[in-house]
Amino acid sequence: MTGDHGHHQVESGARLNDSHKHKDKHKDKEHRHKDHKKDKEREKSKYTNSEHRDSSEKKHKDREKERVKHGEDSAERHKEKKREEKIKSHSSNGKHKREKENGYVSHIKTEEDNGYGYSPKPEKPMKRDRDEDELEYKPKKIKVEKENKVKKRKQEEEFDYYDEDVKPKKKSKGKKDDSAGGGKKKAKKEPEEKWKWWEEERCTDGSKWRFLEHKGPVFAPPYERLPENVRFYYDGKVMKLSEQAEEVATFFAKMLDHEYTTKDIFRKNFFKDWRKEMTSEEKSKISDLNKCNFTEMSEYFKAQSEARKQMSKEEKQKNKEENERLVEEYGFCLMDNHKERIGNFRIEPPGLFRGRGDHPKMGMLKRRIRPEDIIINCSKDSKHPKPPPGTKWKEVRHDNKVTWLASWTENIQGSIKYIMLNPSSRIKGEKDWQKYETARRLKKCVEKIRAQYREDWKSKEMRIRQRAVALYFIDKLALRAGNEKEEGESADTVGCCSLRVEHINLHPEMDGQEFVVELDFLGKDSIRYYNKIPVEKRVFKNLQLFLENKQLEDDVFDRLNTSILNKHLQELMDGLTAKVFRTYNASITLQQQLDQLTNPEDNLPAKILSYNRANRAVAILCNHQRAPPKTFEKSMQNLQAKIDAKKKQISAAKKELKSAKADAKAMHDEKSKKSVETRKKAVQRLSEQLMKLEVQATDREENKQIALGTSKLNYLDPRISVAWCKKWGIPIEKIYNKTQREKFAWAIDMADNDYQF
DNA sequence: CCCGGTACTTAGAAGCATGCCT
DNA sequence: AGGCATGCTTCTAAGTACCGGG
Repeated sequence: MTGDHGHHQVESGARLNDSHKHKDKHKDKEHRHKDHKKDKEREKSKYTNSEHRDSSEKKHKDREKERVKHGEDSAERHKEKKREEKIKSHSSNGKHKREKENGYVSHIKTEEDNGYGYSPKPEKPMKRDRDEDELEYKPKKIKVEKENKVKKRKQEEEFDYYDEDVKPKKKSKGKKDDSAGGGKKKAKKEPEEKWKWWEEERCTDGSKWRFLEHKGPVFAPPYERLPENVRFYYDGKVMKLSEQAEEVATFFAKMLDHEYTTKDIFRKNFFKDWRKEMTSEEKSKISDLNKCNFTEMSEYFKAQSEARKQMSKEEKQKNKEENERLVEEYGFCLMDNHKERIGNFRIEPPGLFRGRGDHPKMGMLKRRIRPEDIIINCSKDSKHPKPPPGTKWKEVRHDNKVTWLASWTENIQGSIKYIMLNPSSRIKGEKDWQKYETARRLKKCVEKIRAQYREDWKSKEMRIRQRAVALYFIDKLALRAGNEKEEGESADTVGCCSLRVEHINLHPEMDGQEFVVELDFLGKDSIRYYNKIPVEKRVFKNLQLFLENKQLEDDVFDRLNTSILNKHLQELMDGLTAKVFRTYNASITLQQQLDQLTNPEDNLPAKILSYNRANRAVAILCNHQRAPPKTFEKSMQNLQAKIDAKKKQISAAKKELKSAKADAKAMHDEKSKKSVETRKKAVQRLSEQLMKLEVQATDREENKQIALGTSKLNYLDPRISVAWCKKWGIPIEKIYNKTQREKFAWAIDMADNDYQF
């Protein structure tokens, strides 16, 4: 995005000439005008473009509308300015938190470009998983699990389920969680075997449950005032704050070490909201955040957390037990006869909003949620949760078409937050399973769909070409769909359908490759996506066409949005949406990479390295990044030191071996022969240890800024991993930790070693 | 269609516990 | 025994998708 000065200047010019309100309109008009010219030109060529013009007119009208709605021209101008700045500085000054220039991205993504990126292997006749067809998308039949039985049992258990049913609380977590060996003793550990919901019929009438009972959410503890000796200073003088103002001040004080608090927007938003909490006296006194001194508070909290760490074992144990009691009481619900773990039964405490990236609302006060804000969802015939004494719920409803137990509306974005079940629950697991089944159905028709969109690149209709090129990106690059977002409500991020001209650069030739598309934009969570992709000529030409006569801030796909795209996809395959491509491509990549990278001769650590590499290929495809751990360099050095030490040991051991051999040769006696053998073994053992360390170092280095967790948890069909483990005799614990094994229990139980995605 | 509203998945970072090393 | 690196858990923001009503 560097060096498009032409556009930039035009834009500035427009602003200068048109200093007030109508600036944008003006620009849009001009733009449309250009479009029109362009249309004429194009008519000469084989495209039909009237549609294009209409639609771009429409989109622009919408922008106008929005501007009118927002009223504030100044706000708009501010935004324009922001964009300009961004354009200027894009890629050149630390705008992006994390630049990722590791050759990885382009390497993996561009290798062997047959137009798809993933040379699909010739599929051998797929062995069908036994469940494959059981889980068709939206089956129409209504099946209900043994209903009467359910009802009966429910009545019986209604009031004592907390002590019975599945899941003991004991979970004495027998030291280091069974990590190594597969089979360990099961003393009285597993008396009630786990419920295998995946062996039961699914209810398909659209209801999510038949019975639901829970105790409601846990509220944030009330605010406790600071001790007298912890003071706040304004303009150098001690000032006693009212309880409300003090609470909000502590939120800020707790974040003082964070760079957030140095940001202008953060400070501005915070101060504005803080003032709302002040008494009128305070308000009149405290007018400048820069004169506020929170250091005593900050020190106090630091000391507190230090003290918490220093607590004695017994105290810690007490806290832990206290917490477990809370989990036991509020952390579970009863859903259709089964005790299920709740994911987040604690209400989010008040605090300062921390958005990600350049968030316009960072620093705003997230208000405290009270029972009066909470909507409870449960069965009519269940024991309803009680609100805390002296309070009321906002509402109690009985909607079994949804899965949540409680909800409230958050005050920053006005969005709804939910309390829902844990990933190990039936309701989440079924959905997850279904997601992978949909992706597997895509596998069966993906070639057809690819052929189709390639054909569509030639369409005479602009909207179809745009749709086809966008779909190509989504398929080949695993981009997200890119819903529209409301401007100014959140950080400026995009996905495929919302890509703007400023995010894309076309290079007819680059680094010896033809038709290179350079993508550079901030995606979800403001994570930068940067990639140079050689594409087919036709795609390239289409992109040139889409960009023609547009401004930097215009949409690349001005005739497309996610709903149009998904409607189209729905016609190609039942249940197909843009995000299915991500799941599909992630899972198929894992499977292919595992096939390719696993060397049967390898030992366990090497096989696991191969797994991690396969996982990494997926994470790179999906652009799952992380901030390099703060301790990364150091930990790398430590590891290197270990390796060096090991090498020394080995050379020493080798020397000993040599001299032992010499002895043996000279002496010819049994004892010296034995000594040679022991020494040989020692060398061997050390070499193995060295290899293990080296493998570890490689793995860690390659993982520096790649996050494997997200793909593992959300994109990779767990059955692929389970099958791989079974095939190579790898303990599943090496791949999935306890939480993950709980989430993927269904897959671990059902996948055989020959499972094919 | 568009738009606001809703439900649910996906995401990285912060916070925390554990276990290893010295 | 204490300090700290590590991996796991928790937290909650930020996406996708879809619906229903004008």
